[in-house]
Amino acid sequence: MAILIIAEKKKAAEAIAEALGPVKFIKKTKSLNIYYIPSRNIYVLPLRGHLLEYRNTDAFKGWTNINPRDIITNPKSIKKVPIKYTGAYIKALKEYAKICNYCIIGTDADIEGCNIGLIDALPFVVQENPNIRLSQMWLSSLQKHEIIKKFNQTIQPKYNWAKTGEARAIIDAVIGFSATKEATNTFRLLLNKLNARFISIGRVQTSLLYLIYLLEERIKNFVPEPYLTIEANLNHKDGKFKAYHQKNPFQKADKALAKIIFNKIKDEKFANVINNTTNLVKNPPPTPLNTSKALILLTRVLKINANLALKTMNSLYLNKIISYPRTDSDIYKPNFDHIQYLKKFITHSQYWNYTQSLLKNNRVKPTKGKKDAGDHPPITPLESLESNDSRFKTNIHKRVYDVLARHYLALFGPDAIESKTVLKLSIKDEPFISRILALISEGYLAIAPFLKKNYDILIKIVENKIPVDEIFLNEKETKSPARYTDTSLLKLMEKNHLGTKSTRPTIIQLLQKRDLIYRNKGRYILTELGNFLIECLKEIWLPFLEPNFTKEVEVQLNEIKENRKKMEDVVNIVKKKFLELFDLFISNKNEIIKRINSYKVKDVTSLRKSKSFPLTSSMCPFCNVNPMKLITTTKKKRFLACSDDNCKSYFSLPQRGKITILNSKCLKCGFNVFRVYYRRNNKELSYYFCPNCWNKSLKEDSGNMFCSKCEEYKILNNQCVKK
DNA sequence: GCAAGGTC
Repeated sequence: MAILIIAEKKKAAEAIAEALGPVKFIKKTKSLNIYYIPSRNIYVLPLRGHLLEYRNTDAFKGWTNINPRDIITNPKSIKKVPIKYTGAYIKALKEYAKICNYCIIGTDADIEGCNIGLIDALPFVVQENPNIRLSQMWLSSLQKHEIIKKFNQTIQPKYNWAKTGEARAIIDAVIGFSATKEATNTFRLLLNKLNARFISIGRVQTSLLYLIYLLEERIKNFVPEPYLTIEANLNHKDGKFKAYHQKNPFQKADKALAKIIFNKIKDEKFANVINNTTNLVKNPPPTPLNTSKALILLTRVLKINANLALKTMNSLYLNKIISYPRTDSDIYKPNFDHIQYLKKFITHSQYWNYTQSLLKNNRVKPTKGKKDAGDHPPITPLESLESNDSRFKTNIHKRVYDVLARHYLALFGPDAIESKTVLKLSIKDEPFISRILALISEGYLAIAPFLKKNYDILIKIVENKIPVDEIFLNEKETKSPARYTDTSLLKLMEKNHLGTKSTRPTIIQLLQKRDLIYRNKGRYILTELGNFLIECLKEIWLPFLEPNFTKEVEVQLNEIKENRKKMEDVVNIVKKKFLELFDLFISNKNEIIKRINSYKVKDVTSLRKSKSFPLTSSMCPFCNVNPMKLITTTKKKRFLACSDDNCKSYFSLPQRGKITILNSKCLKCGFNVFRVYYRRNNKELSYYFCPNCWNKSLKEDSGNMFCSKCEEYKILNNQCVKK
């Protein structure tokens, strides 16, 4: 009889099937293929992550007619139900369960993987075939030899791991559903005024919000301290550089002293060299990228948000341009074939020179990071693409690829060599110091300039005296801490064990969607609502807000994994702890309601940051005075409306796909050209249209007048041009 | 109208 192998995703199923023999595809739906290996009679079934999610049972679905506390105390308050799109997957599980007598769980070798395989998927199999033989494949990579080895050495299913994930899911659902409903009811009056629907509370998001609040508090309470510095600009034949008084910074109390020193030396024309040490220091290439490191790199270098960075990597992966982007590993397996990829870059118009010298010098071993998590290799460019390649759907795709490709090539490069000079000087007996960090040899930095530090120009000092250009006495103030960027938020979350590599970007986005934080010039700021929420909660709910809560949950979960505690016991321990917190909230609820009642909502938009809509650069064709705004409603319907409410003109828009207003204007009517991206069969496609021409064509019933149907003009590089 | 975790 046949064998059924269940994989967590397409990528894994494909690898498993191909390793075990020649594959025949069995098409189930547009997006679901089963991989069949006739020679061994094996079916490999790809899932798409979780099949099930927790929801409130019917009796607990309400918001106002239930007591949210019961969600914690009544075990029947939540149940697992299939996630929307999983119908075809569940159907296939049942179908193949019937014709197989052996089922191998081949989902990812981690907690969620075990949960998906053993608790989401397996029950559907057993339901159809109660006597099916069962085991698990514990894959530490998707390499052929590993798959064959583990296929022949399957293990007993790791139920402990699966239940650890289950406990996590239950705990998060119970906490999230009960607290969200209770908080929403408590804040109802305020929410009504704000035209907002609910306050969401969760183990991860609310902790993160609290951490952002703490920084905001530090900024608010920050008192700038004045201080002084004495600096000298020096003239050297190699270039100008700066020297600093050794006693910098002078505190407020030493202001007089600073002034005395400055007055003593301000007219000096020379600095005497007392000591000059220069060391050459190696700066080694970076280590391979796992998801976390890639997100941190991309958000820093490209100044894009974390969610866009992950989305873009995923899209590049689906288009087979980079390897799987969700990985915890930053070490390549020793047998990873780098040469095949490096060779592809020999002909690249930007990377060829560097790559050729790598191959010429036999530099084909990459650096190593810290961890081989046994999931997927580090993020790797699979193709050498020129910047004008049509496979890049947006500018961001191109830029993300460029950073990832260059970073990959950097792994093989030689060290960069820096020269560190510490120069001790005296200007009329006053001690000065100058540190000069210069780049002597670029090494790997030649391909990855975004990893460069701020280098000074190289200055070779052989003389005993250096001319002084000018000496300054600067009055400065200490600066308040800077708000979080995507990069620092990701690091903060990682440090505090908040979220996972794949959920961190989503959580940041969620807080924005809930109007609790907003992003301004790349930095995150609490909204008035976010601030008010934490102001209320911190008085009575500190133990829940602090990231320590998550850590305690983690410790408990680990007890299940290590087989020291039962899942039910851990769930009950955490529930009990949270129930105490919940009751603390209830007993102090009146304090919050008082605060809400006395809270004057002066300006709704300041409390709940109002959504801003993108504007067209061309004017509304009806009034010819104002641009139009691209409005997306809460129900995800979208249309164009004149930004002047009195004009009341609007255009309808295609409802599907991602829409962008281009800089280009339609040469036929002068309105902006729009671009729409959509997916079909996992491929990203796009089309262009002018809303003015398109709406006219709809009215006249003359078919969809997209730019592709225009007789006179066409779109070239996102611009409308004559044919 | 909720969470957080997978994956597309």
